[in-house]
Amino acid sequence: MSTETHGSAPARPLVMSDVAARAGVSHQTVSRVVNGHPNVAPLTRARVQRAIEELGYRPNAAARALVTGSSRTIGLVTMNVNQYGPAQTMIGLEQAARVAGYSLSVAIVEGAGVGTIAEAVDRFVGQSVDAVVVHTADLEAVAALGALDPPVPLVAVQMGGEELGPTVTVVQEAGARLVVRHLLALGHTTVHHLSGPEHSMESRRRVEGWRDALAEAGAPPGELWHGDWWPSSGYEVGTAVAARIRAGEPITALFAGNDQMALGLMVALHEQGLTVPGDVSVVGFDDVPGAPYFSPPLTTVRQDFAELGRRGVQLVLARLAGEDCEPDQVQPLLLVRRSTAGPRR
Amino acid sequence: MSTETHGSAPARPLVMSDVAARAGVSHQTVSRVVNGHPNVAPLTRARVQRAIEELGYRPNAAARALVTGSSRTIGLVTMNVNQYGPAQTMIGLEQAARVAGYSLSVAIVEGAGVGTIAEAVDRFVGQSVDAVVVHTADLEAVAALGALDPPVPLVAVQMGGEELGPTVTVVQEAGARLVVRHLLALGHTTVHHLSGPEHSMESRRRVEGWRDALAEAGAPPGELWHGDWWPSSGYEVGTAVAARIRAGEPITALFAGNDQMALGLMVALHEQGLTVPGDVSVVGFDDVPGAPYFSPPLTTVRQDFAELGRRGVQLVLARLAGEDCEPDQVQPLLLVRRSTAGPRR
DNA sequence: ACCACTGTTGTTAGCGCTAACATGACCGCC
DNA sequence: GGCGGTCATGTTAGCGCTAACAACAGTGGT
Repeated sequence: MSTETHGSAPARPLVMSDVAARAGVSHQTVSRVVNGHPNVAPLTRARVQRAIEELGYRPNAAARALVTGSSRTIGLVTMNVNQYGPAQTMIGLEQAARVAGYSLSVAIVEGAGVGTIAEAVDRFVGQSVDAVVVHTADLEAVAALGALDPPVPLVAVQMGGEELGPTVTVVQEAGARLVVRHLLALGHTTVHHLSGPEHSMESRRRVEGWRDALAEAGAPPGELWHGDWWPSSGYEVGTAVAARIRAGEPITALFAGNDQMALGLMVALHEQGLTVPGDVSVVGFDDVPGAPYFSPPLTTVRQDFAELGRRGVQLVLARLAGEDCEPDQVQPLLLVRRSTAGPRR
Repeated sequence: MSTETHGSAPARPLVMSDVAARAGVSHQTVSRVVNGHPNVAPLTRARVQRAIEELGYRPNAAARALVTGSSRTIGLVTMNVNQYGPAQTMIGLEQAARVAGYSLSVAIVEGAGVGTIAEAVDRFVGQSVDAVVVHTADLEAVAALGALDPPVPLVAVQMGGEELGPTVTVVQEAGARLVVRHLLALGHTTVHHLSGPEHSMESRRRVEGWRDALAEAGAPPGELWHGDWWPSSGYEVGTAVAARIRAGEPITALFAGNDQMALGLMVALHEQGLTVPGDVSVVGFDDVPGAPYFSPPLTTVRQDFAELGRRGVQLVLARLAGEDCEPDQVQPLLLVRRSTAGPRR
């Protein structure tokens, strides 16, 4: 009747020898069929496959892992998954892993404590994962990764940062440069920057790109603030900046470290009676799904987070295959929308 | 030198007998210490523990899983984790699982295809997870869950929906009721609703709550549209609605199925020259981190997603302990901000 | 007809661990 | 002093699977 269980009792320990008995072969032949070994007679293979289906047999992963030494699982250590970028990266990772026949075990750590990450990696090692991917933007965390040296491949998927060891990176500097050039080309004298937390490599790299692009263009250095990625920090800075603009300071271009902060920034600016981009141009970073619907639609830098995840898995597979693998990079893309314009003369 | 490896070679297969040899006991005694069995002499225990630390021994999870039949892993089938709610729920789940000594294996399915979910559950069963948690808002998906009958406990964590089997639910109707009452109390004649996708139970329940609350209050039924959760669908509806308002239709209160759609809605309204809440009040659902910084700050319903996840794990643990467990519910909370006001007379 | 070879199957051992039982040591008590 | 009882430990078996080897076809070349 049911498609699941042609045989008898469904939910009882069903092992390889049961299938073997039914197909009239040895358990080893069943193993060969299950694992797709070449040297099995087509007829036998068919018979075994039928027995497997009829019985609804599923190989025991633990037993297999024990004898092969591989659990076909990748451990992911991540954080801030309630933010768009990290979540999207995780999706990319999970899908690539699944396609490659691996399952994904996830540890979501809070804060970026080095110890916390080490602990999570350690748990994964205990779980016999085949590899660990650490997704972080934290400077210290990445630095500490080198010292970890777990018995399995460890690859870092990060938002900017040094390229020590196997690493996939979004080239943050390039994104920041894109922003500065765009704003300068519009006629702004300089660009000020509301960065993310100081210990975030991601922020730091963007700061570097921003500063360098400004210097290259011969523009005077802009002012730098630090936020915490959330809209509230953008709001605070925006309120302060608005006051200064109304007091006559020539601040016309603001580059926020992510879209959320840009949002807070713009709201504060509006509340203080300033218009975007009329009085001041604002640029974000990330291209979250809501960005085109901010008021005004936000000019921002798109990062392909999912691609980052996919490349992470590629790197893992390469390491697992014993290949040497070079650090990999993903390029960001500037999306010009309506929050930027030339400065009011 | 290193804190990790006092002994010799670090990254080689280190097994229980190695520890046993070093401590001068049998491997079984080591097993007893590792698993915290009571009947071990304190002195022996200490000796074994020291040996474990010196060697940096970690028990092999696969071997343990093979013999105990439990992998101490929970499988999570989820979707849309790039949205705030599902991501937050996952965080709650992961942390509760970790605290309980379980690790979390994640499958992120696309769309809500019943087959896709069944497949994911199946993969988890093959991985010998101890239990599966399915987090979905899809109607068909949940309906199909009952037919799945995997050999391990399966609990649903959902956003509204029937309470068949072990389930944790956010009471969506209650949230919608809160919204309608608030708007009606402000003096609006009726409330219109931009719901999520039709097959989403979450949406459906909110629709029910909205409709019931309206009926209870004797208000005329409002109009109903369906969006896809993203700002763009709110924007489209907003544009159409704005035109009708300007044509004289008395639409004054809009309830969006989530904050993102509310955002799109408000942007469209503004673009068409209408003010929120001056011309029309808008309410969202979820309380995403950016909501207080929308323009205007959004009145919305907070759902405690993380709590949902935590309860999900509780339910799993109860099932695993063989306890009977009743469906559990989490109550939502209305946050009144600045996107709602009385109608313009 | 024989041999070397390839292809198919079965047999055996063992992955690292825990559960169950077996063994002693030691205790107090009649 | 011997006897049931508890505790601390060791011994044995086996979880379900795969790898290595053994065994036996069949095949074609000489």
